[in-house]
Amino acid sequence: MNQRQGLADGEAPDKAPARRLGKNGDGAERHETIYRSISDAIIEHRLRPGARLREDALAEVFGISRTGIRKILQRLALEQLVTLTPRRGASVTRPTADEAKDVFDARQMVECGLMPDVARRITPEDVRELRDMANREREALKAGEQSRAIKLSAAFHERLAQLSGNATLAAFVGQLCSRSSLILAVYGNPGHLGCESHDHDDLIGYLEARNGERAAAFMSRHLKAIEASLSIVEEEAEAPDLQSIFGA
Amino acid sequence: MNQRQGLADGEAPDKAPARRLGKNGDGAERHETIYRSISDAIIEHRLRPGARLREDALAEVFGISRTGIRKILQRLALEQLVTLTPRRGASVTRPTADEAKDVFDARQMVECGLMPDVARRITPEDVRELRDMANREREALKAGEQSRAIKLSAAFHERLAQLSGNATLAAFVGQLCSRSSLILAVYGNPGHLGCESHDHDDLIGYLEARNGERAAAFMSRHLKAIEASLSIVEEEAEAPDLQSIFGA
DNA sequence: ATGGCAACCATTGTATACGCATCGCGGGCC
DNA sequence: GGCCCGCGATGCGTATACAATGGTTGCCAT
Repeated sequence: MNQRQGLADGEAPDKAPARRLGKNGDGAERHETIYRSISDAIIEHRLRPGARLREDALAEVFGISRTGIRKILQRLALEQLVTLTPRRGASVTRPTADEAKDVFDARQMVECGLMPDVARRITPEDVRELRDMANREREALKAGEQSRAIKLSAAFHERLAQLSGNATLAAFVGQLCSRSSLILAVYGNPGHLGCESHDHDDLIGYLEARNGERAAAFMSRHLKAIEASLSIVEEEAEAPDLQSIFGA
Repeated sequence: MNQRQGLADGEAPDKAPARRLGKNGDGAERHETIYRSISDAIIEHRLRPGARLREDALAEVFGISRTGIRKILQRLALEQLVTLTPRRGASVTRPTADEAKDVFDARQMVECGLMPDVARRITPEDVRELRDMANREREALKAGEQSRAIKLSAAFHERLAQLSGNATLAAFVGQLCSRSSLILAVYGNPGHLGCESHDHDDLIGYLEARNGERAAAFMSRHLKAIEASLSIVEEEAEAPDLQSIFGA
């Protein structure tokens, strides 16, 4: 929503100016921006699960051709944020209950397992940065900006994982957080956001004290609390079992 | 240079015309096959790290256009099997020492953490399947077919993770195993293959006895042994630090 | 002889054009 | 009046063409 540099307005005749603008920055960087725009929109629930993402609509909005959009869509699909059905196009993934369980189990294992490393390596600067993120999240929550709070919460968890020093696991946690955001969108109760506002601050305290054990235990409870707050009922919206509904 | 082995099944002659009209249904399946071909070639070390993968060469070999190849290449890039440099094309990833450490640390955490679940859920059929895989791996090793042994070993670890019931973590383990294969190709000592042949059998024994604890401990030792067998010396072929070499 | 420069070539990145499958709708038939 | 079939439209998948960039090589000047 920020990148519409001269997109739709009379682009047919004077394509040159738009082209010049676009390529001067850099093609790859441009794609990265667009990717982040869509990704953010999904994570912030501005695009709800199930929403269809038409290729040429996106292409027109962002002012690039369908080719680039497809590339981005495929990347999002590999990260499980969008679902690509063979000839039906792309849509925001609607996680199943099983997937939700898997994601939270995975977070349980990885994020908790990372806490000792984080506690060992964390620096005062890191602590300050984390506290800042937690503050901003709390403010967003207080201001009623759920979208922002959700994104900040995911960013907090991801940043935490990055502090472990293991880039591979950090990237994995990042994906899990994104998917968690989707899960919240589908199974979350309104008004009950995932992360309690003070939880993150408490966690920072344990890490600052270099108490990896307690941090891990706290993270475990934290994630369990989020998962427990979900109302996971398989909606089975796509295959309503008519037999069971109307009786045999 | 060395991708003549690209496709095993004899599809050379009538390929292009047949595929042109075969675009109807098997398109996705075909891409999946090609993806697997390239992926296997990398995992089996038939394509060594650093090997360049030219788009039109691949397109010609597999009888599809560059568009499809690009899609596959991007997928492989996201899985870290190939590296895409902006205008230099694709090449098989050459993992750095840091990445190698991250990957093995991640495997340590995830695979060991999964063992209790696997021990709890494993069935006699699963045991039989695993033993069969271990046998085939041992045979390949005995026959000197390192490529096959490496792939089978990775497949064993991935299948093991699948038995945990967590598809998300299983997929992650699959990626880690693929990357491990690359790491072995770069840092492995010749003649000293990653997994000892009897290790997998022992592991199956613990799992069959539903002893998740011992299985996890054994897996930990197993992975440590593999990692220890590597000779990780940063080759820094690309950016030799002349300053440190020739003194300041 | 060596170093710099410039033109060429190889290869990727992007856009556009085309073909086909699927979905929705209207009319005809039962 | 309801159901089925045919038709049109929409939208994806693939291929091809074009543009731009980086490497390479050959030539010239010093």
